[in-house]
Amino acid sequence: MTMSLKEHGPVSIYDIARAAGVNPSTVSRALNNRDRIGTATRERIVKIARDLGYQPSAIARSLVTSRTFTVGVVAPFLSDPFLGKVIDGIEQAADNAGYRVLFSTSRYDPERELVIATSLQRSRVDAVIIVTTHLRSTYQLFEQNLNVPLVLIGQQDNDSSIPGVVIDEVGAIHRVVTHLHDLGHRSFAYIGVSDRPFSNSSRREAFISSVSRLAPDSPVHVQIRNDEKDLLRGRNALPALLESGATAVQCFNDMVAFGLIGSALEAGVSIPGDLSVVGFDDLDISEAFPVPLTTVHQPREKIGQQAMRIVLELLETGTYHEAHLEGVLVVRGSTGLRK
Amino acid sequence: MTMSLKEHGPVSIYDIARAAGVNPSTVSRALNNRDRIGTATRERIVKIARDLGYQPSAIARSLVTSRTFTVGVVAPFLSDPFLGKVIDGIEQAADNAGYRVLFSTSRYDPERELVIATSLQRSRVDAVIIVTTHLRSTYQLFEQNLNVPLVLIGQQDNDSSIPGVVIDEVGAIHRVVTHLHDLGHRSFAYIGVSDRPFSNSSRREAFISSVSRLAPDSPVHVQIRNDEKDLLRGRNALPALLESGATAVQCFNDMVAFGLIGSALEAGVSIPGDLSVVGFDDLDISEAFPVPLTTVHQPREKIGQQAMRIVLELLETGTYHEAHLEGVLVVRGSTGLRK
DNA sequence: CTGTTAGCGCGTTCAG
DNA sequence: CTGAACGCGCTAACAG
Repeated sequence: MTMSLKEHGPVSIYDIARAAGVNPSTVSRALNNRDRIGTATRERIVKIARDLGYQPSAIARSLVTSRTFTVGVVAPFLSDPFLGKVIDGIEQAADNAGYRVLFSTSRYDPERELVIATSLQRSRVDAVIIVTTHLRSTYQLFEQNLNVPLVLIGQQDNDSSIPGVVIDEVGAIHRVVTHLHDLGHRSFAYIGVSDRPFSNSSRREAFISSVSRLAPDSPVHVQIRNDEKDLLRGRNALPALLESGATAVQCFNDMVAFGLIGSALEAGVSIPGDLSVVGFDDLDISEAFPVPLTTVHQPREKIGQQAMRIVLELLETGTYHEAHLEGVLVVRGSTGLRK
Repeated sequence: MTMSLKEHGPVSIYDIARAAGVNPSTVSRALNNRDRIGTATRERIVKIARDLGYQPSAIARSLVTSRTFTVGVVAPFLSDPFLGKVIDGIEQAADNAGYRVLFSTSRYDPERELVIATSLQRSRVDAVIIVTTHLRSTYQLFEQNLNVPLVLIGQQDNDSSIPGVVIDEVGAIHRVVTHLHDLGHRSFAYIGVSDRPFSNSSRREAFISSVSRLAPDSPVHVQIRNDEKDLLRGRNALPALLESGATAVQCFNDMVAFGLIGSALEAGVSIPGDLSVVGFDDLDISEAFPVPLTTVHQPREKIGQQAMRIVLELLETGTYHEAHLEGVLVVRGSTGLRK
C-alpha cells in the first residue's frame, strides 16, 4: 500500500537517493547494475525505485552520454504498402536492439528531406535511415555531413559507395523479360511514374536493355505517368497502351498493375489472353487478386531489417557490410502465352 | 569561406559565444528571438551561428524546459493498410505543429503495449497516442497514470470517458444492414477476426442487432477466424459460409472481403449474383478491385489528424473536445439483389 | 564499496 | 541591454 505523494514531475534518482539515505550517484550505479556496489544496498535501492515508480529520464542520460539510442527514419509515406513493411522491419530490428524510432515523412519532396534531416540533427539521433526517391538531392545530405551515420534504402549510382541496402532490380527485371520472351511476346511496354524518378528510371532502363538483348527488334512502348495516385496511373495508361500494340507490359509497381488490369477488364481486354501484365513489389493482395499478379517479389521487411543492421554495425564498429538483396520473379496468372 | 575546425561533437551556444565574444546566455536570447537583445548583436550572433552550422540540442533544451515536443505513437503495425494512413495523418498534423513522432508497434500484443508505454515514459514524450486493439489492457495504462496525456484511437466502452477519436461503427453497420435488407436479403453472415477482439465484437454486435431490428427472424451465421493473415481468413471462411445458406455477408474489413471474394470466384460462386459481400475500411484498392467492393469508408487520415488535434488541445488547454467521425457506406459492385 | 565533484547544453533568474 | 550563476537529471571521474 504505497502512498507516495509525488509533487512535480516524475521522480528522479535524487528523490530515491533521499528516500534511501544515500548519494544520487550511488543510486545511478545501483540501477545501472554497474560495478562496485553492495548487493544489499543495491536491492534496497532497486526496491525503493520500483515503489516510487521511477522511470529514468532518457534525455538527461543522453545529455551526458551523447547517445540517444534513437534512429531517425525518413520515408515518403507510411501508407505506401511497400514502405509500410519496410519500416515495420526497421522498427522491429530497432526494438530488438533497444533503439527507438523517430519517424518523418518526406512526401516525395526533396526539399522536405533536407528540412527533416536538420530536424533530426537537433534531436541528436544516433543514425538516420533514408528511403530515397530523389537520389540527387539525397546525396547532398551526405556532402553536408550530418555527423551521424546515414543509411540509404534504394537504388544508388554505380560509382557511389554510400552505406545502404539495394535490391538487384536489373537482375529481377531481366528475369521478367526472359519470362515474357519465353511466352512468345515480342512487343513490350513499360508503365512508369514520375514522382519516384530514380527507381523509375532504374527499372525502365533495365527493362529496355533486357528487351534489346533478348529480342533486339522488339518495340518498347513507354509511358511515364503523373496522375494523382498509382492506381489511376495504371487505369489511364490503358488507351495509349492498347494503341501501341504491346502484348506484354511491365508496370512500375503492383498498384499501377492493379489499376491497369481493372480498366482492361472493364474494356473487355482479357488478362492474360490479350495482354500479359507484370507488377513489382508483390503486395499482400497481389496473390489474392482475382487475376493473380505475376510480379517481382521484394523482401520488404528484410530490407528494413538489413538497413537497421547496417546502422548497428556502423555505430559499433565504424564499418559495414553492404546488403544486396534479390528481387525474385513470382509467376502467377496475369502473364500467359502470346495470343 | 568559413573554415571552422570543429573538434568533438556539434557546436554549442558556448562555442558561438566565444566566437562572438559574448556570454552564452546572450546567445540563447539572440537565437530564441527573446526580448531585450540588441538588434546589432543579435544579427551578429545569428550569422555566426549559421556559419558554424549550429543546431540547437533538443535534448539539452528538453532537460531544462521539460518539454520534448514529441508524441509517442503506439499501433499494432505500420504495414496495415488502414493504420498506415491513420499514422500518416498523425505525422502530418504533428509536423505542422512542430512535433516529432516517436513510433512503436505493439503487434497486437497487449503486453507489449505496456512495455512500450513505459519506454515512452522514459523518453519523456509530451503525449501518447494509442491505437487500441485490446481495450481492456489499454485501460490499465490509464489507471497506472502515465503522467502524460493519452489519446485513444478506436472504439471505447460506452461509459468510459477517455480522450480519443471514435468512429460511429454502429451507425455505419446499420446502414449496411439496411442496404442489404433493401436488396431483399434475409439470411446473413458476419466474418470476424480474433486478434482485434474489441473492434471485432463491436462490429459483430452492431451487425447482429441491426439484423434483429430490421429482419427479426433472419439467421446470422458468424465466424471468428484466427488464420495467419486477414486474406486467409476470408478465403477459409467460404466453405462454412456457403453451407450456412447466407446470401449477404459483412466482413471485418476489406482484406477479409478480398480473400473471401477471391475464393468465391474460384469456386464458381458469383459476386454479387450468389453472394453479396461488404467490407470495412475502404482501402485504396477497394474501388479498383475487379469486383468493386461495397464497404464502409473510414476517413483514415482524418482520424489521425483529429487524434493529434486532441493532443494539442490537451497540452495547451488541459481540456479537449471529443472527435466523433462517421463511417459512410459506399455502395459498389459486390452487393446486389438477392437471387 | 560509497560519497564528492564536475559537467553534458541550454533556459532562466537576478544583478549590473 | 548584457553578464554571472544556477539548475534540469544523470553519469563519470576521483577520492575516501
